[in-house]
Amino acid sequence: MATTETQPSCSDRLKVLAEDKRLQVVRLLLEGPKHAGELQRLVEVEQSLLSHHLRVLRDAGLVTAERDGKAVLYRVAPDVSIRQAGEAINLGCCVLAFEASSAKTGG
Amino acid sequence: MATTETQPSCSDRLKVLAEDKRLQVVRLLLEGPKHAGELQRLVEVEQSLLSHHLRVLRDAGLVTAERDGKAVLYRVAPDVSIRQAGEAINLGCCVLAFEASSAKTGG
DNA sequence: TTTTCATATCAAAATCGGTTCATGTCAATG
DNA sequence: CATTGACATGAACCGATTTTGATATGAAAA
Repeated sequence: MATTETQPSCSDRLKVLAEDKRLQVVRLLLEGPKHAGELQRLVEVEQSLLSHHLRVLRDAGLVTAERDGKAVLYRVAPDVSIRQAGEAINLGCCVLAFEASSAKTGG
Repeated sequence: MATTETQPSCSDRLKVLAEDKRLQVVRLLLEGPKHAGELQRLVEVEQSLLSHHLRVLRDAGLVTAERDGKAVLYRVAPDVSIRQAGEAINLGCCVLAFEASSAKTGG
């Protein structure tokens, strides 16, 4: 990961969401902004691990973080959230659409 | 990977396409059925490696294989290909839609 | 300004996934 | 039936990701 990075391919972008916890986080954030702690409770994951995943999501430009007192508020990045039938995520190279259902811990 | 496998999660399904060669293959097959050899030329990849990737795609139910003489013809599985604006892939848990563009070696 | 809460970062360990190379299978051909 | 062509399979290798545990940072509270 050097300073001068080549633009990520479509498969690279998909990799970011091709991870259980990260996908859950993004789908939860599609419902609305949430604090890291809230995400931690909703997705059942260790604090440190969640933080790592959030970093990956931030680096990918999928979510943004904002200080809120001693907490941090996360939200889906502006251009990523799409209004379609149900939820949809715009990866730039492609769009993935979910049916209007829960973002629950996917089995 | 035992005989009694739990159903793959949405992130598991996304993992299958979150790989450059595999995504290329599927997008090429969306254009129409192709022999393994043809895929091998189009996607630039070693024979063995392509075969491994094709196996992953088959196991995921994304493509089907059919003997054609000494060759093997691959096609996108029936319910996976979706007619939307542009190409679209139905993963069951979600749909990913591409704009009507090339399936070329994605950069 | 020390302490505590909420989160991020770092380094090491564990796990996973793609790649390679050697070999096996199946169909057509001689 | 030995040979060749087209693919598939298996094992080992290796790098990348995930996970963990310890520690650092930044903001509020005491």
